[in-house]
Amino acid sequence: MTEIPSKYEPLKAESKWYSYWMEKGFFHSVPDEREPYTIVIPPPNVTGVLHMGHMLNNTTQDVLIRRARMQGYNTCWVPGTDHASIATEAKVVAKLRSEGIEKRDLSREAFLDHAWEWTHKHGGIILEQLKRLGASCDWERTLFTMDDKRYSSVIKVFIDLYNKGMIYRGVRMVNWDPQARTAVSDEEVVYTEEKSKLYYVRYKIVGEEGYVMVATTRPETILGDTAVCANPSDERYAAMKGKHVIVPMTDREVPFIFDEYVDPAFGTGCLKITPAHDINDYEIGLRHNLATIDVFNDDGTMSERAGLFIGIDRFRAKELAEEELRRLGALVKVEDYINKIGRSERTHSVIEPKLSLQWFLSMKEMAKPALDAILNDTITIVPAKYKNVYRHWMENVRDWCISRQLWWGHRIPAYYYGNGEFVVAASAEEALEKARLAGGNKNLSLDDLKQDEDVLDTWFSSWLWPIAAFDGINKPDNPDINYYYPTRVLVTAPEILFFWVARMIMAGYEYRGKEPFSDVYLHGIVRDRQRRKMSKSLGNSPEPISLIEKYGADGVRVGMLLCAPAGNDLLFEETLPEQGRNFANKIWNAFRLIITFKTDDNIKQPAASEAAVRWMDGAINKTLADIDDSFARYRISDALMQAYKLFWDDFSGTYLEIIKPEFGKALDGRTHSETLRILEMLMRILHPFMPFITEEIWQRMGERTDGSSIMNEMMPEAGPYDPAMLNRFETCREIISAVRTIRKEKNLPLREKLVLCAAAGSTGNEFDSVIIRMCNLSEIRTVEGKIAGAASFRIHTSEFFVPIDEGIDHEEEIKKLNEELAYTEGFLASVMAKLDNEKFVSNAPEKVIALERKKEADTRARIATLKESLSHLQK
RNA sequence: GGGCGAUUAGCUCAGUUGGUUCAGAGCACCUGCCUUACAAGCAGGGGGUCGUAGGUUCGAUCCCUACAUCGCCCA
Repeated sequence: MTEIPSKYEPLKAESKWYSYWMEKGFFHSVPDEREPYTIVIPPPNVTGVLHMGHMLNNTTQDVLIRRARMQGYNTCWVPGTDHASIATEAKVVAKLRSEGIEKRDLSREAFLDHAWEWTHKHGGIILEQLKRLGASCDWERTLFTMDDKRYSSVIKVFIDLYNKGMIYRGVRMVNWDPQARTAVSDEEVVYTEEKSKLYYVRYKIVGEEGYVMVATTRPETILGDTAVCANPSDERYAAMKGKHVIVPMTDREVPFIFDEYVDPAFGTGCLKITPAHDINDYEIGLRHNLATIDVFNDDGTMSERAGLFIGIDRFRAKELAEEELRRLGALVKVEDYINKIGRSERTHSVIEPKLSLQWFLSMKEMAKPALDAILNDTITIVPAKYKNVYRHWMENVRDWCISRQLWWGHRIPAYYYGNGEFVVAASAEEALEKARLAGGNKNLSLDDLKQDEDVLDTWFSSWLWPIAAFDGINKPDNPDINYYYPTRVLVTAPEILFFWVARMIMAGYEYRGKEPFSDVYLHGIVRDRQRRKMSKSLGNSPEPISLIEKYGADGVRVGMLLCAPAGNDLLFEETLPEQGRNFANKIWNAFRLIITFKTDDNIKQPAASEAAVRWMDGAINKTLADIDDSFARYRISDALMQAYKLFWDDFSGTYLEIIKPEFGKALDGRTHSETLRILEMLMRILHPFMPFITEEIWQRMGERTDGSSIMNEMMPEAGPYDPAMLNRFETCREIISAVRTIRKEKNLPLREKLVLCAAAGSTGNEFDSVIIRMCNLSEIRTVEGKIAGAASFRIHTSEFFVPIDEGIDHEEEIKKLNEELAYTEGFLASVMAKLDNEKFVSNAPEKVIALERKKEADTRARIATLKESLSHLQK
């Protein structure tokens, strides 16, 4: 006993058992005859560090994987990292800048060398951190989205889709990030409401004295105006038909046009049209055949074509434009205005809608099977509310801009020769052959080819993840892909439902003809107490590794899961891992108690212990059924809470208290072995949630052979149980609780033995011995009628008495009984209101009426008992 | 602006195909205990007219309508 500390110390056990599991290769999977259970990790950014979102995400996956492993599945959890094109490139650019090196001064090759160096230096840290959490990933299968197999998979898919005519190149309005100097997808733009100004500017009408007034938030783009527009139904502007106006600051004449798009109620009802810099204007421009004038450079400065403020940054240009308009007398007024500003998710720079030549993947056709899979439940989304959200997105899906003006990523395999003509091929050599054929120029050499400078969107590699993880693109018929695909469940955050989940489903159908996973489990976002998203800049995110060091990995896992109902955000605070740690400590001390029992095989098993074992087995079976149900619905926090209560309340709080021998005495052998059996079973139930402490205890519980581990034991299966028996025990618990209350109220010390009196039939089952044991009774006496000078309580329809030496306070007892009587009579009145209602009696189902009649009878009996007791006391 | 969802105890959430003694849990809170596994503990306790107003029904926290508030997604 002295060598086992009273507080569980997690750190030592954690490193010990994790190394043991690794050394024995328990996480590794190879195809065999068992049913597979596969999960591919949502790959974290290769140079990222673990944050609370990863903790939640990976704890969840580990719980599912460990449970499945214990259920006999061949489990395979594939880890890996994502090259995170924009994020990583931005970090490398910043790092180089801090060393005085600008990206534009480097060649592509030199820059990529730096990027790889950075990746090798910082890459994989996050995976090491996951090991601290206990993640049972198959580390022998660790992947990277830019490793050779994944790289070639991406290129192969690009070529294939291009050949199928689904990838095309075109000029489109894209979201331009002037800081990263790249296009970003619609999904990477975050809109927030920001304060801005609305400028009222007048445009002179050509050939007349008058003006039209336009309201705009962007005076600097006036330089790119190619029309002014009003709604055709707006009579205020009917006279403008066929006229032209002069754009201020330039002397350009542009037409006044009419389009339904314009909202007459907004501003002056008159809109300036800048097709190069607004998506709606662009579409109006297409309808009316307007010219486009791009007034910005790629870095957000004003371009030559602006004609004014050339080379000046767009924000400064806005100020200058305001001044200039004022000077020209064209600025009529300026109002404060709140509008939605789109910013780049990565750089937070204000997105500029910009026309540019990009690569696109057409989505319509791919979206169809992906939508059907969700609608017909081939793939189940949990929580189901996202089904609608998904459908809405898929029905309105737009083509995916897949090119990025970056270097870090999969370079687009298009090779240009001559005048903008190009071929798409896996290598330069192959491209040369194709180009010679296509161009009819046999003398073309490698030097004449120029590969596209752009790389592909990061998601263009991660959408292949469940297939590429098993090399199913390069070798579509290899044993791994055939065995592990489709995977079982994808665990991720709802914010990447479209970015990633939807596209994986599309790729799954396109390249395997099958869904990539059967379930999608979307967990919440980790926030702080004030519901703010956890972020580095806010400094409100705890450091996961220090949390593990403080509370233990098991404690942190429990803390994460406890507050994580599916689909709801979790409000994290440190009391949660603290609760987890406390639970681990509780388990530890229960174990400590059990192994320090002295046992004596000659002692006969007490009746209370025998009853306790029977009840505990029933309680376990019931809880196992509940846990199964919770897991089936991905109610993981519920499953954990069920196991938590089973261990803490039922096993520690109740069972152990019943079987615990009196001080100094030994435990009978039978109860001892039953208790060990039960503890072992509980460890297996808890193992998926708390892998370390359960392994530590399991290993200490008996002789274990080298190579044995609780993680490879079978999860107990829910067996039959007798609900009536469990109910009898609940009554027994209520009686115990009531007697304890009397002890407390009457100040009766625990050591003093009491007598419990009850009418025949009120007790007398297998749990009497438990009541005697837990209440420290000398006996349960069967009596008839009332007992004078006794404290009383009522459970269901039975009345119980505890005689007290010095008698009881009559007045107080009368008061209590009167309160109880008033409440009970009130209840009877509500029952009678129903039963006296003819319509209720004639309409309600028989079952319900029978129940109400039983309520009535029981309540009347109880009232009679209370009244009798009162008259007894008042004598 | 369009769509989706939510509103139940101080906090975070369960719940009911509308009827089991008039709503449960965890945490927090209050009271009493250093009782020989555990004070990271034990025993006991308080706390909700289920967002508001109508409607359907014998009966509504649950179904319908409107309103209010909040959140998410899309434009």
